[in-house]
Amino acid sequence: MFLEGINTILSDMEEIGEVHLATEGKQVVRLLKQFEIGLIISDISMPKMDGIELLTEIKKKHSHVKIIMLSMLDNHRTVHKVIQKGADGFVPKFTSKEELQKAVRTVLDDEQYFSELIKQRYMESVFERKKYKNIELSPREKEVLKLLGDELTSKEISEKLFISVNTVETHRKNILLKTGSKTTTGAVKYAIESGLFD
Amino acid sequence: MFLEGINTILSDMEEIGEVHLATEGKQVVRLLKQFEIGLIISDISMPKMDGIELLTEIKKKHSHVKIIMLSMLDNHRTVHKVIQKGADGFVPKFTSKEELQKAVRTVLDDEQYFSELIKQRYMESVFERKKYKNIELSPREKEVLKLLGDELTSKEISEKLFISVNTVETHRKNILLKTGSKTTTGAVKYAIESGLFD
DNA sequence: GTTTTTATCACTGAAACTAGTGATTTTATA
DNA sequence: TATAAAATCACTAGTTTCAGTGATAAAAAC
Repeated sequence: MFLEGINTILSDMEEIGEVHLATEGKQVVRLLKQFEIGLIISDISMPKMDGIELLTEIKKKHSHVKIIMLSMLDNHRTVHKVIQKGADGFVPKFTSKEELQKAVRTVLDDEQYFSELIKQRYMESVFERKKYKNIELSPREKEVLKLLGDELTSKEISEKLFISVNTVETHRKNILLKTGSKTTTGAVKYAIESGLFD
Repeated sequence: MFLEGINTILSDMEEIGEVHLATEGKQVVRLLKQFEIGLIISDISMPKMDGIELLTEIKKKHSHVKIIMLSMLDNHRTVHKVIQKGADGFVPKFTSKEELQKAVRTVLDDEQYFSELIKQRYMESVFERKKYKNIELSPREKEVLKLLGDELTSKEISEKLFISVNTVETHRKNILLKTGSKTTTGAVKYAIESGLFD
């Protein structure tokens, strides 16, 4: 249904030749081998191989192929990641026909196209990052996060640190807030990737 | 109470001079500066700075100081870590007076002392590691683990992958088993550190 | 062509985590 | 010394994870 919508929009454009549709990331990879493909428009969430993976794959093995990402405006870390991985365009999933066409034309013109909303998100992201990068986690929070990474539960941490479970939970909550994560796992991942554990 | 027990055991030994007691890792570091210390007997779990941290610190900045670790026989990854970090001895927390004394003598004699139980654990660890290192995670499990790392819940993953939540949970369970982790966080950490996500 | 692995599904109960709100006490810092 | 940041604690309610058990079908390996 959604794919068909895009198909229609693209078929309206003169500069577009053949259009191939795929529902999975792996399918796209297959199509890349079969056909001479110049531009890919991909959703971020797909089964088998998600958009980020596909993006990574493309930029690694088919660097000449352009790619425009579509997504819900989920979290700012995703936006950051997509931009860093070198997407050529980034547009919200439910944008206007006009904007999508504009994005396609711009990208085919060898320029990047990021929707205003996305840019806004990115600025927020950068802003927040700076905000939190500077404030960073407090010593105690780092301590707790490290223990969380060592697979301790809040209860165990509270016993180890001689503080109340409630306090640990508060720290955890603040850690999630500061790192922009939804789960402890995400926070620990963030900590590893940003070298917090070194 | 526990410290006193150790104190008594050590005081019984002729080759032991002065004994200092500490309840926190940081305290040990302080003692190291104040006194001429030759051997440390440390529990793995301590407040402020845990045994592993202390061990790391010692082997980095005071490499001539011997260190014997005490621990419950928790998980095999801990054992592995302690041995890798270069502890001179490793004895279960509730061992006999005789064994502790033997450990101390051996270590003071410039040899390593690992309790039989610990060795057994280590063999298991190596064995399991090999077993799982080779088998590694299945493609599907890797996929699930990656999504887990992206902060998705089992329910979300099941929707994304078009499979039942139960299946996702089974995968998660097997992932924990194979990686030897207790929590998803631990498994993701393991994955990052062993380059599984690259 | 069996055996093993992989992927799939189900159910339960306990433990742990997440989210939201509110508040007090230290400890830094401007 | 005000002001701000850090650390502490509490309570509720809903969601998710974890652990244990058991099972089937398809795919891969030997």
